[in-house]
Amino acid sequence: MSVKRQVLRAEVQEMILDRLTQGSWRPGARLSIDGLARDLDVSPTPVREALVALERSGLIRYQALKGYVVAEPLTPQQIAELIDARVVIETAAMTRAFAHWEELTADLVEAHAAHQALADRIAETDEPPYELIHEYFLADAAFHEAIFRHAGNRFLDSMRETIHAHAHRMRQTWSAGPGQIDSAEAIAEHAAVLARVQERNHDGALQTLRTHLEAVGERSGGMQEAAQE
Amino acid sequence: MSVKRQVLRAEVQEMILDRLTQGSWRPGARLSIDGLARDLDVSPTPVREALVALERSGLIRYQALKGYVVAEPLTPQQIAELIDARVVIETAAMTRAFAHWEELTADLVEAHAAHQALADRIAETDEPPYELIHEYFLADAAFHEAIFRHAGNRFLDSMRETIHAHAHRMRQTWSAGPGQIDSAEAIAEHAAVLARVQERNHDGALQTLRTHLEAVGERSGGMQEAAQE
DNA sequence: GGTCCATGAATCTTATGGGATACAGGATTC
DNA sequence: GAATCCTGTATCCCATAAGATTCATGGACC
Repeated sequence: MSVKRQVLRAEVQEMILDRLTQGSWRPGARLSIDGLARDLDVSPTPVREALVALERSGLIRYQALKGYVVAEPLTPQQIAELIDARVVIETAAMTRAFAHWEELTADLVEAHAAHQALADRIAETDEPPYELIHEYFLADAAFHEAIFRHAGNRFLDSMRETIHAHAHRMRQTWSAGPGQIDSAEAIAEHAAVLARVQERNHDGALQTLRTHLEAVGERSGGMQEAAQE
Repeated sequence: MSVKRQVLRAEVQEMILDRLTQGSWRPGARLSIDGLARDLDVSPTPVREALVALERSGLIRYQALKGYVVAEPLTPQQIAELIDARVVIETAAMTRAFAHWEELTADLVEAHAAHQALADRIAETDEPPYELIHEYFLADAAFHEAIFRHAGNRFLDSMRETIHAHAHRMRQTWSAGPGQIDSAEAIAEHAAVLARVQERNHDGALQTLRTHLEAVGERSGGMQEAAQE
């Protein structure tokens, strides 16, 4: 058992990332280095490093001599491009993951069960707390991650990570809006993908996966419009 | 005309990036924060920020409380995965770029001419200087960049950037080795891609592009073995 | 001879401080 | 009344300093 060797920078980064994904700050809000340092009771140095790292993830923007701000939500155009890019890499990952079909199937079944369980809990709750919603999104993402895990290509996987941060920016739009979480649709679409995988139907799996992603884009666009009103 | 608003961090990052791509440091070499600060005559603070950014690009590795080291060259397995990922995103970009076929063709013709000109200059020189080789690689990369420029998807393009840094690590392997630059093959393969594009032969363009990338991988693998001897 | 531990230099990590910049609000000028 | 200038505050940027960790060296001990 190795000792956890972490530095303050990592903790600070985690902390800020949490607040970003919780939506504690509105898009466009300024992230003051000194302010964050005071708030977290550390010096500005680790904060600066954490912000540089977060900037590269796309969640925040940086302007020289002015500071960092929370990235604006994705425009409909950007959402369309994001979905398009996801279709490209996720279908590619699916194709490669079929080489390890047994393990893929097992993992997807497990991930889908966890996803469904969380969806059920949310459906039973009138006003689901943030923690639950956060867990739900993680479970949703885990289903897609499983595909990449068996694709055996670390570069495709790193692209998935890049996409992941932006996918959050997409979700944030509708969390703010009046719309409900799309758990019913997402579960149904994941189930369809899983069914094709279990049948070892490669082309069908690609097709249902593509359909699912495009539906996510559609829903997101719709919710965004609703949120704007 | 706006004044150039840059900060030291950006300059430092550029400086270190230059040295990394020039191969001034061997893979595994330690990048001492204090040492770099002394060397560049700045304080450690901007150096730290630059290194965080470079770490996210994959060119250097970081270990808490130990420091940064130049990333090891890619293993044959990693090269294979890199090529595979490039095939995925570059063919996808090519398909999308065909929607703006006229502009794509014009840009590719221009990029290819520049690439060829540099290849000719290298062929005429007995021992091409680093600067020339660097320019050659940039011209080579510009050909591929042109495809993404017209694909109209910023996320695919950001994936290309991610790949770009690693592609450099791949090249570094053979620059160190005894092998010659593969300019003849690269030019011929690019020409084949360009020809299919000019014919507006979509499937042919994808096929020649895929063939080109796989050939790059083959040559890189071979050169790596040669360099190891 | 091998192992263990103390020691110190080099380095990383974080904190603190001073100079510079951006921005908002009010005064001044035309 | 509008544009310009000035000024104060908050903040950023970087340098310097102090504490913590790593690693290599060398001597003591078994």
